Amino acid sequence: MKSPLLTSSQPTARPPAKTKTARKPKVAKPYHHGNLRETLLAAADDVLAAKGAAGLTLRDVARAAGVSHAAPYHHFASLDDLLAAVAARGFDRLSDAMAPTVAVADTKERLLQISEAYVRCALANPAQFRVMFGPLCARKDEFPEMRAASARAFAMLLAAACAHDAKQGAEIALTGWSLSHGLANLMLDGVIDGLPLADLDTETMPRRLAERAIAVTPKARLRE
Amino acid sequence: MKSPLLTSSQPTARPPAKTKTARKPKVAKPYHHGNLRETLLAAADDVLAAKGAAGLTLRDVARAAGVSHAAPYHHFASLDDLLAAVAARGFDRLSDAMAPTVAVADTKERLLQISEAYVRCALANPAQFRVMFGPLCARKDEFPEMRAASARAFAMLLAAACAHDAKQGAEIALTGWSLSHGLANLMLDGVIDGLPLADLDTETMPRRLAERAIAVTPKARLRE
DNA sequence: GAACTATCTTTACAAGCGAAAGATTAAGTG
DNA sequence: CACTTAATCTTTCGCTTGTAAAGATAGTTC
Repeated sequence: MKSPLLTSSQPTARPPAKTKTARKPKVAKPYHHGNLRETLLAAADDVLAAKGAAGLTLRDVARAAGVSHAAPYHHFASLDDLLAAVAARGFDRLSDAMAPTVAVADTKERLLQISEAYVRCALANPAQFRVMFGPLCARKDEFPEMRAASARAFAMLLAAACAHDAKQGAEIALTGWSLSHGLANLMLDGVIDGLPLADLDTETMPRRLAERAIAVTPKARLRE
Repeated sequence: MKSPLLTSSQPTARPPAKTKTARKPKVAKPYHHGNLRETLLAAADDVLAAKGAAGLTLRDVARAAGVSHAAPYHHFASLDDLLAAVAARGFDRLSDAMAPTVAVADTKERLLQISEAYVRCALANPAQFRVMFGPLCARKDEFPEMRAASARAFAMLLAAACAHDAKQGAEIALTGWSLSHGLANLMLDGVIDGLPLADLDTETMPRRLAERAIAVTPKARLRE
């Protein structure tokens, strides 16, 4: 409950039928936590931020939430299931970070800004980003919530690039996504440190590279 | 080819440090394995290919190599240390994959080919690639062997782009690397499946995107 | 109030990592 | 050759983790 993430507007909309009306949080420490699912997700974010993606355990999360180590199983089928929920939130956060760019009229500028937002969001939440694109990605079938969230994020990218031509837009979007994604990963992994690029700081790098890479140039546009 | 490793002490033939006179392989199962380090690394590759990067355990590797679960500790300080060695090999393999491109004279074509090689190498060894850019990256200080290998790989990219201008070359190299790296990751993670890009197959995609992104165009070259 | 159900805790277990100490062999020295 | 030393491998151990199962508690419904 240290994290301000609980302010998220929509209640993650779980389909399992019995959506009970949200109750006011009883004070003290009731046997029934009342809102453990959200608390666990927030605790997971805290643990991630504190100990990194590698050092996260279910028991840590439970401890941080102040419940027994088995309590999470009433809200998540497994540790992976919890991580998938964390990842889904991460994708939603990413979507939120990219959202403001839709208002930008110029296509190229819009794409540049979306790249900046992508990298900025990744660097601001490194551990979460690692979870989002970690081993769980290979098992999207098991975690539809996560799949949907990531699909929404890419749909955003696609929309930003597809203003004119759907097919070429998809290619442009993928180019921008790949570039931003790769740059974010390389930066997170510290691969870039110690390279002869030190003069390019973290803030300006994304735009700098994107300007070089994203060609919504007249040449590209007019010829097809 | 599951693992013919445990059948007998096959010589993967590598006397790295103290070149002890190569001994004739005793049959049966000698108490001293003779070349356990290399066998373990090969076994790790097998396990990675079979069970993925997530489900790899030291004990699995030891089992595949036919030794006790504690034996690896005489060659690697920890599981992470072993993984770092696997990663280092992966970076060397990546360097090897990119090496042939240095002969290409045209700068842009050279960069395109290096991008292709990068993505091809990643897709050919998915689990290894995940290890290379996994959580260990954040702890390069502890694994100098891995750091050196990754530095070699990037030095190659840099050399491919820096033929003319060191500073701009670095930027171009990073652009190409980010693009290839991001694309490889997105492909590996299956994020691209189910997008309106299905007509672009795995083989042609890297070059297609790189052509769009890598601008060693006259405009870029002549103006600075 | 009584039955029901969702939520949380306790207990238990298999598997993993890694340390300690012993066993086995190779290599070096007189 | 006998003896020592160092390297390699095995057994055994303690600790942590994920998760299954069964018991405890509280809110809901009849």
